[in-house]
Amino acid sequence: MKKLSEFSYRRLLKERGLKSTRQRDVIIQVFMEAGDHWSVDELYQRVRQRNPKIGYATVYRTLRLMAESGWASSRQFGDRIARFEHQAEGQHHDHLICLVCGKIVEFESERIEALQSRIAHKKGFQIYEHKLELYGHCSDCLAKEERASKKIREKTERG
Amino acid sequence: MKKLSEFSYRRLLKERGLKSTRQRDVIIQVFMEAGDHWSVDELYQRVRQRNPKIGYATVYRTLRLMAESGWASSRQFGDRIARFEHQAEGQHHDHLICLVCGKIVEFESERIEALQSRIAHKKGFQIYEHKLELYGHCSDCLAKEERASKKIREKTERG
DNA sequence: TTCAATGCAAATCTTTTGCAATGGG
DNA sequence: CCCATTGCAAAAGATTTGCATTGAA
Repeated sequence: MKKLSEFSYRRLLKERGLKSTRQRDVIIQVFMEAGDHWSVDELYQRVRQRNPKIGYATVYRTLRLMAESGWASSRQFGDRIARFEHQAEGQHHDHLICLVCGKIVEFESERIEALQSRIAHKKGFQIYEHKLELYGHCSDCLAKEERASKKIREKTERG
Repeated sequence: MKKLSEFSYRRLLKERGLKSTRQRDVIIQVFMEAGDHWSVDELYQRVRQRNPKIGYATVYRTLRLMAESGWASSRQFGDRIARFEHQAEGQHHDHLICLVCGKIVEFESERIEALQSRIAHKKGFQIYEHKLELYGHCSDCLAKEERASKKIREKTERG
């Protein structure tokens, strides 16, 4: 995932007539260094480590600002909390979400996107955005489940 | 979308050892008669029309009950509010959402689902559920936009 | 100097919960 | 009669906002 350089975010702030403040610098930097799918709270904790005086509201406001500017985008998976991802313009990716451990894996599929366009067109829609999420169990969790049920089987046979 | 008959919901309540109350009867009936994608509040307003004494919490609880029993399923589109749909078992459908008027159109695509399975398998996931939402402008809203921009063009040419 | 940005606390919005009262089976 | 269900109001959790203060340009 492409990261915004410090230069580029300062330029972008200026283009929008926005001020580059001590707080914004920290928040944007934390966001740039963070992986995808961080919640506001997770980002806020990181931000506090660098400057404990920054408030929750500022983090929210900056994140919203970044989303409006197209540098970030927010989404909600199963729960009701917003998670943010870096926005590499033009690119889009979808998600596999593990219902057990919460792991989120990204993927892309041109073929699915092509089918989506065709369907949308058939229904008279012009699509600007899409969201595809697959919920299930990841390989690690499947393996754990397998080990667990094996143990039970063995116990049953022994007992 | 298949509706549960009154008989069938009474039977289902009994199977789960649940009581059929005055409130539940109304709420379930409203839900059965309603279209898909109603918010709790929309359903609640309808429920109040039939019995103004029913509380918000009971609507929430009954809806959750129905979701747990597999008669309903809840999802959130762009916003942070839950919307409910009837659950015809085994079937799954996806959504086209108009960003202008909020219209929601359902569709199904076996081919997309097949591709999803393949991708999930490749990434080691076992999928239990998925969510595909296409956001854009519907044909009605596109037509309105077209008329509006035509008017502006004419005005510009005349002026 | 000026007005955007911040920090805090209070407000909002959706959903859930505690608890005493009610009522189905 | 017993315990699930209800209604209300309060709690919870995520996010937003009002407003006085601060600080970038």
